Amino acid sequence: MQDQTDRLTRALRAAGVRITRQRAVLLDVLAETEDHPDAVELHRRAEPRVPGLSLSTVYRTLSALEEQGVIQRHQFEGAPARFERAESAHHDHMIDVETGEVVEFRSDRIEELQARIATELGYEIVHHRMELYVRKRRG
Amino acid sequence: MQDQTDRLTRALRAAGVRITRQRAVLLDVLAETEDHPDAVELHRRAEPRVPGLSLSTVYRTLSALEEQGVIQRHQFEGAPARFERAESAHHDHMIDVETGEVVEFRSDRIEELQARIATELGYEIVHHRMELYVRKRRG
DNA sequence: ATGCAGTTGCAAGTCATTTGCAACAAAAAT
DNA sequence: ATTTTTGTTGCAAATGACTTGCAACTGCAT
Ligand SMILES: [Mn+2]
Ligand SMILES: [Mn+2]
Ligand SMILES: [Zn+2]
Ligand SMILES: [Zn+2]
Repeated sequence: MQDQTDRLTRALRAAGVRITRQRAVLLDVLAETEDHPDAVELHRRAEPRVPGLSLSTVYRTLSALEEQGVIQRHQFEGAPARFERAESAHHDHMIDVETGEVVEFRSDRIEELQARIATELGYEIVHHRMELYVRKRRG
Repeated sequence: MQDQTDRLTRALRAAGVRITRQRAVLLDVLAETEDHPDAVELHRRAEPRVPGLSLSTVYRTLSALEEQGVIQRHQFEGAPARFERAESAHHDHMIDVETGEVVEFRSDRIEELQARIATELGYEIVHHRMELYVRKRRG
């Protein structure tokens, strides 16, 4: 885990991205993250460890990390962007419309069908997004 | 086509939505629409027929019509919302990342799989969105 | 240790969309 | 047809989520 982080910071530095105190902390926070927090939530989690950390720095860091492929940004309906590490394999999301909770899932079958559809229409997929807005089935 | 419009305005009036000159024109513009225009584009198309039409009225009308289920709003990546009539059957979209052009498609197979996935995880789908960001295959 | 290019906090700006408000106009009621 | 009621309009100002200019700072390669 320490070397994971080390490799990452090394790669970032190599790309001309400086690992400042605020970025190191944000990377730590993201590493500990199990959910899909937004910028304000990440700031809330990081600020105690870098007093004075500004929200613009959080936004700027998130953009830099996204650009480096370290994290992914998700723009769900009617909510600020939410983030997660990019290390895990591709998956799509279900959003509980009542709680905002995010559940991940993956369907190779669907991914296949998407690719086929695009191909048949003369396109290639650059990226896609598929979100299921759901509610808990009661009964 | 005249009675189509008539039935619609009747239904809207019944719901307490007044058919003002600006709304009548916007409904006409939407009826003629073959693409997925945004609010500014709709304003551009409608204003000549209602000189002085304000953009806020366009936004307010679009919200009202969406609420009444007359139109659908799509929030594609990094762009203002785009609209289309809601009369047609459900379909999803491919967005050409180079031109912004929107292509519609539908896969019953995918819809089925989505429903199954949600069910298996204990949820029911309220609505979903699936967008393929593509580029023309050259070759 | 040093220099410079990348980074920070803060204030101000941007963009798409929403909202308060007083004048106005559909549709209802008379 | 006129009045009354209540939804709607244009305009200006506000909102929310970010983004950006700038001068004071650091990382960090040398
Ligand atoms: Mn995820
Ligand atoms: Mn469509
Ligand atoms: Zn997917
Ligand atoms: Zn669909």
